[in-house]
Amino acid sequence: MATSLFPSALQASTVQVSRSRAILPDELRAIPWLDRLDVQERARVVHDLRVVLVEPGELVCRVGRPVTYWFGVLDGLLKMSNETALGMPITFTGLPPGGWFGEGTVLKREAYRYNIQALRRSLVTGITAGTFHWLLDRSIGFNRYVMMQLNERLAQFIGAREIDRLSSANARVARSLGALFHPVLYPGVGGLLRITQQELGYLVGLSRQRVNEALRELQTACLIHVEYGGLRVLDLEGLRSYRDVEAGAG
DNA sequence: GCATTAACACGTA
DNA sequence: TACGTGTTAATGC
Repeated sequence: MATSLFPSALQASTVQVSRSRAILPDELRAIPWLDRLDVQERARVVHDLRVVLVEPGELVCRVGRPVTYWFGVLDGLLKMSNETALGMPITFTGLPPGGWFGEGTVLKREAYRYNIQALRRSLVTGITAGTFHWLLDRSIGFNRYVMMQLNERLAQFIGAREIDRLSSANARVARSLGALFHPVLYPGVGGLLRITQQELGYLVGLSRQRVNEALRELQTACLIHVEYGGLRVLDLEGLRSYRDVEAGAG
């Protein structure tokens, strides 16, 4: 069934490098750090970049596998997650267009510590660990980008710890949307976040129906505008600081 | 009480 | 037609 769900990564296949192709000139525009490089660096990167089309449910990288690439999202939506010993999935973050991930693992030359799974058909690109380190050794602009990325990611994950403590489902949806709309980490998102309520459910860990209820609540609060197949953020700060109205004191 | 699954009608791409 | 949304009913912790 096309409607079958994929909460578990157990039966999911992993994307093979052999399926990749060279990057197209048009697609280079979706890479936010490219204009920080000089001509020579840019030439090497463009030659090194591989692109692969990932189907929903497929894994881009899997826990425990050795590092091969530093990945970026050209189009689509990915989910960074892990599984507990009991098989319960824990989502760390969503990765919309413009998002890059795996730099921490590439830096330490370790094995991946999380799964990256496609929530919908997505276009993923990446450079080899070798080129990543080569850039790190010579480009100040690239170093700045990576530093910014690590810094923003740290802030995002600190925020995520707070989200976990919030009991309200509405608040979790609000904060997750706030994180997904991050203009620095995910410049490719723009004003409209293309995400279905089902996808958001996988991300936040709620049913589609509950997400639907939360979105309508957030719309009523004038924080977002719900559209077909996506939503528009009206008040980013409002989402980030969203709290439920306490139900009666005393 | 709150969230989940299942099921359905309806609108949109 | 296939997919996404909005809604309701039954069920579970």
